Amino acid sequence: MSGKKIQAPKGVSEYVPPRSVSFEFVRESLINPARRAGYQLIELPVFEDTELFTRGVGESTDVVSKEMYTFEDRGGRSITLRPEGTAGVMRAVIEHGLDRAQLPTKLWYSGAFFRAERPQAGRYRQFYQVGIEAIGLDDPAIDAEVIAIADAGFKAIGLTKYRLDITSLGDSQSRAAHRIDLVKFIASMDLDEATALRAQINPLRLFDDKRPQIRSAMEKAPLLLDYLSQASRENFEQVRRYLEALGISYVINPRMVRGLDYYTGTTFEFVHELLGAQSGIGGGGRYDGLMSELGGQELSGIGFGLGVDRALLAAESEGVISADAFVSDLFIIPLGGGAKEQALRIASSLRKAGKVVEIAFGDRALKGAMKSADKSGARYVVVLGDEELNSQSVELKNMNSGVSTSVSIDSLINAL
RNA sequence: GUGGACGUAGCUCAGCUGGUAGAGCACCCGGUUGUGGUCCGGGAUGUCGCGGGUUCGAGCCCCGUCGUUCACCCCA
Repeated sequence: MSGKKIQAPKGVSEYVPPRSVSFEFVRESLINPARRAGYQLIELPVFEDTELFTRGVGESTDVVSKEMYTFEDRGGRSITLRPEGTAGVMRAVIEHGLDRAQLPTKLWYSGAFFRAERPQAGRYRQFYQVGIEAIGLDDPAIDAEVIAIADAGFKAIGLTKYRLDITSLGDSQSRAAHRIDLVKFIASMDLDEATALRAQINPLRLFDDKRPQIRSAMEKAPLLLDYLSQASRENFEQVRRYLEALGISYVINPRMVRGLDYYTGTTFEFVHELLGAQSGIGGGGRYDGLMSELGGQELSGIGFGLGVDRALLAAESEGVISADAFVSDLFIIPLGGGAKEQALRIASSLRKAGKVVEIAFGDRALKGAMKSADKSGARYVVVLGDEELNSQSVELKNMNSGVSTSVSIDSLINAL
């Protein structure tokens, strides 16, 4: 070997066996509820025109102002690795006219996202999300359904130690009225420069500050929830009633702050108890202005993004992931060249029937091959030698009990 | 971007007040002729993250760098 080892770029999450099995399980668990609710796959590029995010997500957000992977391509275009999913989905919906079909348009996606942050437990520069978007329908029932779909995903993984925070950001008039009072309130506080600047960009951020002085000072701050218009309040109450009807418990958190500018109305966040500083395992909400901001119709939508990496971490910390290694149905050990040919044939026909079959290649000693069969977690093992080739019948060994039964090669499929 | 901790075989780690490396697990071979999981015997493996410095001599000290990790910030 010559040359230095090349390592993965800083802060990326990657999954190798056996943990990749758990990762796949978590991701599928999060996707399935969406499929069952009639959401359809949308597969999008991981890079987009930079302007999509500056315009869609909002220039004042940290995500856009300092966490984007932006570069110029060979044609001099400014390209950005997607930091979140919703903006891209909206772009594609508009571009392909998906909003001209029967509404709501219901889509799910899954894939990698990128944020140039300092890595930390549960925070990576490349991470995975599963998300859905329901576009073009204003009905509190769909808000509740979207939340229920996310909740069903977490439950399917087996998570129990998490809570659901919800709030409503109301309509634009509600927010404007609240903002005036909140800014007034903050002006009376004694803030350091950095915090004052943050407050200036988005005064709501101070609700999220972790420092005790700020926390206690903010206790008396005016809450957006108290400024909701009649319509917004009724809408939010309706969402809550639906959630209760679904048996989904939640906590109203009027201090919840979301990082993306486009949220309006119902917003929510799933927070896990055992995760440490990066405890949000998923979140989302309604966005009214996003479509038109991106040049589409005046349609609102609601969606969520769930963190696959964090959900996996949560599952591991709860101990609900049975770290089941890969398990195959049958392990074939061929002895000799003729047996290999036959093993290949048997394996491929069993695989066609949906069985997971492995073959011990490489002319290892039988004992060694048996060991690898054992390690692979195979349920059954078959040794294929001259005797078996002549008689067309094999000893099917059950690796659990150690018992072997004689079966003809043709009827192997029935015996598995 | 800011701050703390850490970086020794594939993995988890030990290595005393500086004298050029070890354990467990895993892996490979064997314990006679075609059957694993236990047991026994044997074996391979590291430029001690990288670069520089101090020293007669550094895995142990100093500086830098890269990476990991935890927290802030932010968020999935």
